[in-house]
Amino acid sequence: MSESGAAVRNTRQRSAVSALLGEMEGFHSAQDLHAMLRQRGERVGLTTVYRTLQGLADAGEIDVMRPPGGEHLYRRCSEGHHHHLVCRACGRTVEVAGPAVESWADRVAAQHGYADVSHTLEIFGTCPACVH
Amino acid sequence: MSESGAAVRNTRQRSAVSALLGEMEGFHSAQDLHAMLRQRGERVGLTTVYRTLQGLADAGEIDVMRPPGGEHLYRRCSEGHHHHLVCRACGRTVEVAGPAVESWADRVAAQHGYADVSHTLEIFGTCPACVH
DNA sequence: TGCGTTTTTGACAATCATTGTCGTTACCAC
DNA sequence: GTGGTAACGACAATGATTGTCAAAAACGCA
Repeated sequence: MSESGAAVRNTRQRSAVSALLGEMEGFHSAQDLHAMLRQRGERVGLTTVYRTLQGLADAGEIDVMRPPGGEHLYRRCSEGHHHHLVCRACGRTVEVAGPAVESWADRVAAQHGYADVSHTLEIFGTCPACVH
Repeated sequence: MSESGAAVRNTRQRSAVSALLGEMEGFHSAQDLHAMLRQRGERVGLTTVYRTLQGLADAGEIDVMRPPGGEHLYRRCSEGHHHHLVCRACGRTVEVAGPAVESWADRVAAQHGYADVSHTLEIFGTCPACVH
């Protein structure tokens, strides 16, 4: 652990995935991203895409969402802690910040003696364009 | 839709699963529950356990949690909307209600024009007994 | 700049929870 | 009791994710 020599090397594949995420909007699955990279002519293995995404997620550079469909979805997000308001129909996503929620979660956890608290929160709804 | 003839039959297996959930504390996976039922001598198929749990979850009689491990966990919960504070180490769970969070989520969604809003929220931490 | 070390890559196989299939069984209404 | 129909369950199939390990690439250092 710690930074003994945790060399995160800067490879072509990692750049490609990162760049793609920078251009994309909304959430996409690892397999989606892999398919897009291949369409662009980038030669990247699916395994590598998975691992790169995991790495980016660990580093906090992207967000992971686990919708009730089984597929992990990834997205380049603004920094800092926030949550997502996602349209069930079209997938349109709005980032929302909820300082009140953060503190509430921390407070509740503390009341029960829980330490090292984290939480996950997703809001689902039907966006204005999809209501009809 | 509606109650044209939605016969939810009362079978031995359904009762067994429901009864087991009534006695258990904390969350358990479908495979866990299936194993317990077999240990008791109840003869229930794994497929049936999955389907029964899905049915109970749809009916709102149990709660489903999807922890970042891939396995769905089920639990008989008190009625009404609430969330869970789960220990990462031992799995001990506390039910928490957060009316403020509910209304916050609804309000945020409404501000963005989203309708038919729902949300998921889980809080993870290390419980007092596992801190050491 | 060149070299060695070490991470990363990637094709493929393995894993494993969950879902589909479909003949059989058992519930429920009459 | 009987018939129709939903539920069961053994097994196969699915499919996303992870493991494997030899080969390739990147970085540090001389």
